Amino acid sequence: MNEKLLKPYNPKNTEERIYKLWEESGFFNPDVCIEKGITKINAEKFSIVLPPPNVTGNLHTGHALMLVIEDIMVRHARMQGKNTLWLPGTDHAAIATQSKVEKLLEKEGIRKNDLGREEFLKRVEKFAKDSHDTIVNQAKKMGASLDWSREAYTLDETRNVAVKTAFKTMYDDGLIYRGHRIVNWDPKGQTVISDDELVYEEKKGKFYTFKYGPFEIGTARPETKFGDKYVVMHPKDERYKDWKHNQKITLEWINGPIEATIIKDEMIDMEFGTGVMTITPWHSHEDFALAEKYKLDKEQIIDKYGKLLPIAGEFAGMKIADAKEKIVEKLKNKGLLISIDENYINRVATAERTNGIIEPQIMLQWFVDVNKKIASRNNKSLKELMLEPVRDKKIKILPEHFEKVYFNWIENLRDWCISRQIWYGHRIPVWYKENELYCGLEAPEGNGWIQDEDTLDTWFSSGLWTFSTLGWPNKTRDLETYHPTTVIETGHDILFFWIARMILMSQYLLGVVPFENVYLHGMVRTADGKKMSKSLGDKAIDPLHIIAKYGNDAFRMSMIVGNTPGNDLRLNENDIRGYAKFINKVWNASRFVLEQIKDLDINNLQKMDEEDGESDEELKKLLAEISKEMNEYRFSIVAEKLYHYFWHTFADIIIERSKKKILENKNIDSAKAIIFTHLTTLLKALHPFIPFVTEEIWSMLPKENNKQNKNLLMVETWPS
RNA sequence: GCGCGCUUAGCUCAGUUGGUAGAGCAACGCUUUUACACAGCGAAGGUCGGGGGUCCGAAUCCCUCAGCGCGCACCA
Repeated sequence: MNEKLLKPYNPKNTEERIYKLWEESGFFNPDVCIEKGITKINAEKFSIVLPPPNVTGNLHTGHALMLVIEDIMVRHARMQGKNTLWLPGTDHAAIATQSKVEKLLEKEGIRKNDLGREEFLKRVEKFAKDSHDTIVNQAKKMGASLDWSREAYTLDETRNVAVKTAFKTMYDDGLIYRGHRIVNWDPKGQTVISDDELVYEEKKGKFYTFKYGPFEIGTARPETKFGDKYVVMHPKDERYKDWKHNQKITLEWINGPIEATIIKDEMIDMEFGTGVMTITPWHSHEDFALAEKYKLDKEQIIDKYGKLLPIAGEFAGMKIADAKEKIVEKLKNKGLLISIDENYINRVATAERTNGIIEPQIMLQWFVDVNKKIASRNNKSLKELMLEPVRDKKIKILPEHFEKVYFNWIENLRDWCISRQIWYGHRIPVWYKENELYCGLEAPEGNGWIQDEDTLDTWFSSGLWTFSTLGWPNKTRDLETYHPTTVIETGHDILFFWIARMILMSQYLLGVVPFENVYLHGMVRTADGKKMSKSLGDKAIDPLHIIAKYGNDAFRMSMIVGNTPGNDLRLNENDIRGYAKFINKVWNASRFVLEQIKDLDINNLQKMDEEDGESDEELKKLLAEISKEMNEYRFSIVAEKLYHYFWHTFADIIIERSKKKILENKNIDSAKAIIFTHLTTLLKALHPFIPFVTEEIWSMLPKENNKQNKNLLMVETWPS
């Protein structure tokens, strides 16, 4: 008997060796599978791009879940004989990576401006390269059967060409424009960010009521009130019916008398406060919208470092946090303070990556127009192009209810601000010379052209991912073969950030959907339900630690059984331990079978007796069921059914029965035939779920004469 | 405020055309008869959040209430 079988299954000694076998076989690459006759040249395609992990550090349990679900899909497809591509890559993650490196440099007492753009970028690239190497190693340890020969990076040369081409195409179509709009300015990160990158935090603060001429106005932000010269009320508010729209009044304000104009608009909530407010169009999205509507003046009060401008008079140059109380004090001394509510709960917008408190500002930035009709796309807008394929089921989202969430987001979508004032990322392909502007792939001829300093939102390049990875804008064979991709699998938290942007880009640039199916997994949580975030520190579960302890296959089972799309998963070490027992069960049952069939002529199996024949039929029925369920992405059910069948039918009933027959020397041929065929079939069916242990056992099985070229289980035919 | 989801055995969760409730883990009892003590076998445990409705029949469909969670918007 094989020596390995004398001991319990040892994942630690097995997994690395097996992964190497797979990798060296070349079968992760679909071209090799075709070349070696594993896959037919005209086989149906199955393609999936890996959601590229950010090069900001390690892979976490969320990545592990993603890798496992996708690996199951891919191994299953490959075993079905499909032309199967799983394409890996990493994401430069612009602002996330830059701010991480900035923090690291801070610890050394270095600031990025001291280094300059060139030198700082070198540091970031070094960090990104190290992170990349770690990520690739971890993905391999997790058993992912990715085609490493096609690996891509969102910021490499090929992808840069794709980004520039996309930008230029959109610019030429008038979909990308530069304009003064109100944006979310992050004073800490010194960059603009998109609406989706905001995180709202509830903070207890003060709510002030001031006397504003004949009115009382409320505010949580007295420091912005210097320029407020419009006072707004509802046209139907009886309390203020004597005041007319556009009526001017003179009143005493922070730095002396001002003239204010009355605006009547229905945006006002009559129930809130006194039903009267003043507006600050430069520093509020809603006030900006109102100012646009009535063509009102807009004045900047706060600069991009969070300091007050000369309009603040004696407070100019002060940081807003410091000035606040002093301004209130002054208003109080002037008799204009009416009351302070100390228990006001304010929702403060902060930047996802830097935690900086967002200050809306009017700035000159680049935007994608989501409402403009596009001539080359049947006069549809980007919004419509995003909406249609989901509505028409050309893209199916799993679980289905996320479709409603998606529609809801699109309805509320505003123009997408794509320029960022950071250094790490794709530079905007626009050059300026005096009053001229040039957009192109390369700098224009002639002297004096200066490229735009800004870089693009990281999601601009990730939006191209399904086809930039396949070589677009070149008309490559890969692009033709594998696009649209079959399925995208990712966490539901990036439905808007990423899924929506991919649909936008592919629909607009290629005129097709980027993928046919969207599988959204839930968030991975700790056993007590906490979010597995970085703030947990050491308490967060490290997937590699778990793998070292229980083996990859057990870890995979624990993430699949009982986990359905869209629902959060609580990782519980007890469960993993339980599945490690199952892996051992598979190992031990296989040991028994291997020992019994040593003298069996597997090329000439004898007919089974009646009860074994029935078991054979039962297995066929199970296979038919799970084949259907696999195609419906119901991995939890399939894994559970296989687990049960293996344990409670194959091991408990069929193997036990065979022992009796062998011992009593009755129908031995049938007994050996059934345990052999059952084991080989079950190993194939289980392989996508628990690839390592099944491959290891497979290597010890006798091979049929006519299957010399298929020595790896990973390219055997999925039983159905 | 608008929308979505969840509530099933002590814990974590499955349960897709509505047909007498399932798993893992934990806990309990018995068993070392060799593939497996990283085990086997057995028993126990639930009026499927509350209420109402449709149906011969509802965890599953409809209405309603409650608790929890999430998304979006508003917050002067």
